[in-house]
Amino acid sequence: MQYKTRMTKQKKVIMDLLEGTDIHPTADWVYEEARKILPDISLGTVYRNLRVLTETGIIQELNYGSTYSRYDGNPDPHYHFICKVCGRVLDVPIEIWESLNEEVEDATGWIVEQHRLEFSGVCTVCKNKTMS
Amino acid sequence: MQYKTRMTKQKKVIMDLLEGTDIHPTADWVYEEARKILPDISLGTVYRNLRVLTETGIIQELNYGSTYSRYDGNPDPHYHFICKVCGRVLDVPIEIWESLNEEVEDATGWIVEQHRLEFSGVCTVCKNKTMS
DNA sequence: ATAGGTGCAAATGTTTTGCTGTCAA
DNA sequence: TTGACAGCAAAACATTTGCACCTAT
Repeated sequence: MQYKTRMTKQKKVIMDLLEGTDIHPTADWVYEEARKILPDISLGTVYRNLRVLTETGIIQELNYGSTYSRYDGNPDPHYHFICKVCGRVLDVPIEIWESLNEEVEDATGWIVEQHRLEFSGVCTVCKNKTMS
Repeated sequence: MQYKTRMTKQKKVIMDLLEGTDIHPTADWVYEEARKILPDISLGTVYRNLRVLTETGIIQELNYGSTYSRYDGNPDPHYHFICKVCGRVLDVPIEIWESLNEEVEDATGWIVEQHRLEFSGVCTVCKNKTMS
């Protein structure tokens, strides 16, 4: 991203979709939803914009533990939880551990710029289904 | 994995390779190294064994932040650091945060079974190269 | 003896890219 | 006006799988 980006209608739709959902969607979900608004949008365009938006820091890409990425309209650091039953990705309502990077720096001598923390288990919905 | 597994020479070689390295190799690295010992081994066999060994809990698969997996001969929980300059994956010499899953359970009501923590930045080698 | 494993090659699923035409700034 | 971006389709890439043969138990 060393040049200016344009606000195309395709990019706008993708940004709006991501801002309006909390399901941490896949590229394909974004594509299918975007097609409802712009029927001629291509999957390549969706991927290109997701990448540009990620590089610009407007969204973030999540890619732990599966063969495909998910995208999060919230670029602020926060932790995620994956339900191993339904596959849903949820935000974890705990604070960021601010001092952690520094602690690892002190222990190792590396430059530690960020950390990612991801939980897995069973979400409330699936937990209740299992019990009934 | 509901049936018994056999110890084939292919699986033995793959296990030995993973036990003998700390570079958290990719499937392709394992394949290339295994071919030096068993020239006719196939990439499919490497993938099949890596999967079986992962499911059996003998090794672990690492798949954060890239388009391909790495494999770790050490199945015990520990944290990793990825150098964004050289791509190396290193073990982080800090203790596992034992109570963390429980804290998230208390905050959310979910069943939290595990967590993964991954750091990124610049390793010592690359840090020194940058300075010179 | 037999069922799990192998090698090979084709298939799969996700993401990227080359090309030509289009449109936002 | 012009160069960043679109659509389309082909390619790239990591990984999985079907099949016929092989081999550990």
